[in-house]
Amino acid sequence: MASLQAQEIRPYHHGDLSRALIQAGRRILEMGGPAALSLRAVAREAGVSPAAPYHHFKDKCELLEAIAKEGWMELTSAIAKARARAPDARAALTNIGVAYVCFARDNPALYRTMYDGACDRATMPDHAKKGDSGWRHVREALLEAGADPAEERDLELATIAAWCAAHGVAEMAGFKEFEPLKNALGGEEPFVRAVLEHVGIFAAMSRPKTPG
Amino acid sequence: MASLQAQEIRPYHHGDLSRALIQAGRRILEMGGPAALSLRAVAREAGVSPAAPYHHFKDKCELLEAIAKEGWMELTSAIAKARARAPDARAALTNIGVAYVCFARDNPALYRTMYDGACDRATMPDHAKKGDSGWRHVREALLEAGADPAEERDLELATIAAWCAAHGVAEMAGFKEFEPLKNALGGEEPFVRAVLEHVGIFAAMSRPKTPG
DNA sequence: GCACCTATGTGAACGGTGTCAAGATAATCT
DNA sequence: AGATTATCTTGACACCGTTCACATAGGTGC
Repeated sequence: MASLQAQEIRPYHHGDLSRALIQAGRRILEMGGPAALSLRAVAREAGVSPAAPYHHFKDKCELLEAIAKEGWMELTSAIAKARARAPDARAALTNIGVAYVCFARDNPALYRTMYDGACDRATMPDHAKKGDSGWRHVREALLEAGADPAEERDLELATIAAWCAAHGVAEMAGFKEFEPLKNALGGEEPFVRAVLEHVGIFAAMSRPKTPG
Repeated sequence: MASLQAQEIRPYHHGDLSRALIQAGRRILEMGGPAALSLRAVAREAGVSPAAPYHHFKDKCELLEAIAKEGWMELTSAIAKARARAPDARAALTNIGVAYVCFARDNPALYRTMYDGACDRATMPDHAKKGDSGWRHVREALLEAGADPAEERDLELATIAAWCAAHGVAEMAGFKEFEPLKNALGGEEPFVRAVLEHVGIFAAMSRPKTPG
């Protein structure tokens, strides 16, 4: 019944428990999904009593947010890398979308945790909009692909649209119904790419302006 | 501390407890969100002991699925109505999208419950694909809007894309960051319509075929 | 070195949860 | 009517989030 780590005799004070708790939480998330992520389980996994986390996080919710924050930062860096690797501006947007969906596929429980927090507060996390953020990468990719910088409203609408589409695909791409099509297209990534390109904003950037 | 209903002296046997439990569950969902939806709370709300639900649902999960099923049926009928009301085939698709997002906005907790179940099983619910389903409505709307019936693969990709986009918008349209834009566009529904139209598949049905 | 303060850990406890087994009660079938 | 079956209740179990009082360790001023 030993915990998976931290079995070396730990000193009474841990040293960096908040960090250890976040890592333990992510480990549990990967192994057992969001349902397995109880505060007590995290404490157990970190080799610490159930009350210890309360000296570092006021809430279970606050720990979840710390875990989610890590996820957002990693998602941002995946987006940045995908954009940097693109051969041209038009490809960048699709690359970002594919990277986004792949991140969600590779870290499903983490991704759910990230968005659950966002939905509960009805807010994008800070890291998605400010500074070096995924949001900004999408916006800039749209501009480089030919969006009119003078039409701020259209640009914001397009950014929202792209983000929403990627999120939708991210949450649904794993559904079993799509397996035949996935196989027909030669795997998961081509499938995701094809869906994203059908969504439109990723492929049809240069269509005539929307009326309005 | 009285329960909200069922205070008339109920006979020992309820009569139609499973139905009452589903209704109680929906009431709790509306008032307190998904977090408030415990099996015991549902039993309390229905005026029944905590173990009673187990004679009708093997699990908490099974009750949630029953609640979600109701949600899917109502969503389907909202989609059907929206499609029927559209002046022409092209408008039908956008109308469906708007109806979808509005349903999610008006029943946020129910919508979350519906999709949580789907995500856990990595499957669309039966009612979304078979028979008179939202899925089929989208597919038919795409065909009527000019999709090539011979290109089955493209049609399925487009259906997936439209559904994913609507889902993404549904989950994010309530975010606070978008309020300024919402106001600028004259309210929630115009905002949703604009985002959906920017997503592309809803407006750019007639663009040239995708390569591949 | 020593007393003290603060940060960080432990243990036990509270009410809440999902679930189950055993028993009570009512409807139904013969 | 008696027996069977479906339904509901009571009571228990382990787990959960959270809080409290207390124990321990690291650091600071003397």
